[in-house]
Amino acid sequence: MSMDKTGPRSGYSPPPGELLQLRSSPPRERADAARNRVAVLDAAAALFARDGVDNVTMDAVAAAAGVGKGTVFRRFGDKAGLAVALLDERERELQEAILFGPAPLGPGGHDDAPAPLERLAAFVDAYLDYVLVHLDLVRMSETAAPGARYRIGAYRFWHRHVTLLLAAAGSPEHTDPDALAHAVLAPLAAEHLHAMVAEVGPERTRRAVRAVALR
Amino acid sequence: MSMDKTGPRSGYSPPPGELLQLRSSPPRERADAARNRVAVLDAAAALFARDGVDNVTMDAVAAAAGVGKGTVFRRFGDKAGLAVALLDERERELQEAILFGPAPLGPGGHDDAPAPLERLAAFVDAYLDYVLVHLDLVRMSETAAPGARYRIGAYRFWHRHVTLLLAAAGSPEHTDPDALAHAVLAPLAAEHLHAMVAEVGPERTRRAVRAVALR
DNA sequence: GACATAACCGGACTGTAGTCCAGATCGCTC
DNA sequence: GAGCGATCTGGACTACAGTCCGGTTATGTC
Repeated sequence: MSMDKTGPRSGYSPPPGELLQLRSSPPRERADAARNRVAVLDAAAALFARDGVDNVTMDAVAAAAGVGKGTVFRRFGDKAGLAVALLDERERELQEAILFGPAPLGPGGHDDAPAPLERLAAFVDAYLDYVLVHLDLVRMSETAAPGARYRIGAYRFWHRHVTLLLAAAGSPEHTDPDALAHAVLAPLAAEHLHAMVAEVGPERTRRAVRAVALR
Repeated sequence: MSMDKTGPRSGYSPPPGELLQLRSSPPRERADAARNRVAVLDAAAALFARDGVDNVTMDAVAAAAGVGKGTVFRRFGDKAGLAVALLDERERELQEAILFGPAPLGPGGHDDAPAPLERLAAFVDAYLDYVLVHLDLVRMSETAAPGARYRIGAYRFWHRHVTLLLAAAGSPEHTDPDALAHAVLAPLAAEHLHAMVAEVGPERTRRAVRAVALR
């Protein structure tokens, strides 16, 4: 799901920019649809905060939003899609810091460009900061449907970023940064972090994941 | 589930050894129960092979075994438990090869003892050989219930093995082999392998996982 | 062989994710 | 402001995992 950023459905949230409204291709979201989308997101956020992500049913979200169940599902696809939509904003902040922000997480300026492995370490740290705060939500977005993690756009983004860093770091014996990036990202799966944090705590988790990522 | 190897329930399969029958503590499994256990396992194996693991419902397994649904669930706990029971034998072969087999996978004899990292590489290879053959089944055993992977006995075994090898390899900057072992095992999760193999194929997957494990 | 008891059996029942479609609503056009 | 096609809506419906408990059967004892 949600590989298409074109339509107004799925985990889509409208860009505030005014220029974008001129692009007529995706016909503007209908007013009632927009109202319902906001209602569902608000209701979901409130219920998740109050009862815990795992204890909230889709029926409950629909009821709290004053909306039919079908509406929730057509708009967000499934429970994972709802989680993705809720995470969307924070996730984008992190992605922008990576693309345009200061070193070592971002590419930095002309004269303080960080080494690839330095950026990789910064990415692991920043990602863990982000994901550990929203662990239950991210976990739901990755596990509600089988294979969801590898289909959502965010994973593709992290994967590409890590691939490029590994390629730039390029030690001779490590060809295939593409495959390597998948393996490096594996310990960052929410399901894995959930289990690992429960067992050894966040600090040891962080160090171990860093050590693996940096070889 | 199934952390108790004491009772005759759960993913239990009776050891063929005759000595063990003398231990009266777990009162012998009733004849009808044993019959049904075999019937369920046979039916499940046949259905899985014919229709694919994901397309077989627990109702179908019960019906094919000529047994009520409650029987299947009381005996195996859940879908993951059924998968574990089916994998049990092959898994034990691998575990024994690790504990007692020849080098480099096992500890070897007195004079051909392999280096820890050599054993680690052999373990990764052997584990991938095992899991890629039964990928769907292992995946079900790890994902049917949330967090199942980290609860089943097999994971504890792999984790302990890797921990000991990392400790033995002990490079000075890597304290905490326990946490490191979790991170090393992360790319071996069935869910992850499923996605990665689909994307880059088994050979590149194997090389990447090895590279990460061996730092 | 009859009895008591513990273990087992199976199908009806519950809870939840996700589907479907007949009708309501919107927003555009003339 | 009436007509009309596209889009949206919501609740009834399906499918499946997992639970429950009254009835049944096996096994040890007298």
